[in-house]
Amino acid sequence: MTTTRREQILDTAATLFAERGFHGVSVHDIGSACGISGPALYKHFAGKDDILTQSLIGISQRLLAEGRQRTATAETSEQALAALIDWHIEFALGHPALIVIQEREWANLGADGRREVRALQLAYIDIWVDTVRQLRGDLDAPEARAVVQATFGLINSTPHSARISESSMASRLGRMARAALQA
Amino acid sequence: MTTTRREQILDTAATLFAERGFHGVSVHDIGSACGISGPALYKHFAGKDDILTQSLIGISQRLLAEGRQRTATAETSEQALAALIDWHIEFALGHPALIVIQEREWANLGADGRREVRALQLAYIDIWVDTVRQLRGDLDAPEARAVVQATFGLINSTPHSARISESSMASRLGRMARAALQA
DNA sequence: AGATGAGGTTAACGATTGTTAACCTCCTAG
DNA sequence: CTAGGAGGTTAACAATCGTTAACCTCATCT
Repeated sequence: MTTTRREQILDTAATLFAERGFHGVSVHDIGSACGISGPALYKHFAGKDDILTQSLIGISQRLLAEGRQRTATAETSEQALAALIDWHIEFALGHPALIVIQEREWANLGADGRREVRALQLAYIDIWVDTVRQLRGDLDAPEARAVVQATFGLINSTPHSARISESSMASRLGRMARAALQA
Repeated sequence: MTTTRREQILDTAATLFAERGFHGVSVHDIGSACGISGPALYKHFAGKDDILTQSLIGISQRLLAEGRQRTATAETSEQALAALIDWHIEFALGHPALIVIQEREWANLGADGRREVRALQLAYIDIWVDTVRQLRGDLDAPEARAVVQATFGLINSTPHSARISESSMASRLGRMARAALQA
């Protein structure tokens, strides 16, 4: 597990942003949590905004790339949907801070970063929407989008609860998500 | 619709907090959006923190009071759960900004306010948990809590999507929530 | 051996923030 | 009629913020 300083900064910053919000964290806080101090961050990033931007881009890329791969190797739509559910649950349980900032901090991005992150997020959602619509002919595109967003909300609730073991939480969320997507 | 200045401040502040986060909004922003300017807010609240605190307390009280009343007038557990689902959906669709700040700004409260809000939120969750457990004997308390939190996440996803009409969104969310709670 | 660049440091800046102070209007109760 | 409080205003404050500048310290390469 070779962690570069850049990754360390992105990781600790994401955790702090998730706890206190983007504007609630100072560059001194981030540096201090990394063992360095304040302005040293500018050796790795263009500014505080850039840290958030790179973080959100990285998250969106990871979600999209794995989503693409898992659906590509699935043989049926049922398998594809199951793979998407498993993947999203795995990510949400493994990286609660990243899930939190991805869903709440995108308003603090600059115009360029927002466009890029938005495009990646939309691509990821589209994978879900396409898969769901192959199994649910009764849903038009906007309806399917709403259903998928609601499913994300269900799975992404993990950071707010997490009182039972990770494995039982994973299977519980999986069952609920499948049921909700069929309703 | 008699709206006192105090309510107006709470309302507009909640909207701004939902959009940009607590630390992303200045007292000047809040006052300006109310047609008054900055320091005038201190005639109605003790400070910026106090605005957030009163807002969150009000939201939690509304959710709890109506949750209590609707379950009290229900004759069966099935009816009670349906009433809770309907109420939460009605609130989330009608006041997306309040839902957003209630679930994400609680970390910015002072110790006293946090305790008070937390107690109200727990009481509301407990109504749900008790009702769910009467219908789902297989769930112990922590499991039921996780299931309820996931259902909140599903319903609270409304502010992030909202592309279809409010009535079809309401029925769609209701169906999904019921299915998820039975899974 | 010596130049170099990567990755730190502290000091200082201008801007913005929450908050207080001092002052000005009205509306209204006695 | 008039004292006073409720609800505004602007000016000014100390603190904190993101950012830049200037400087230091070593590995590493020629």
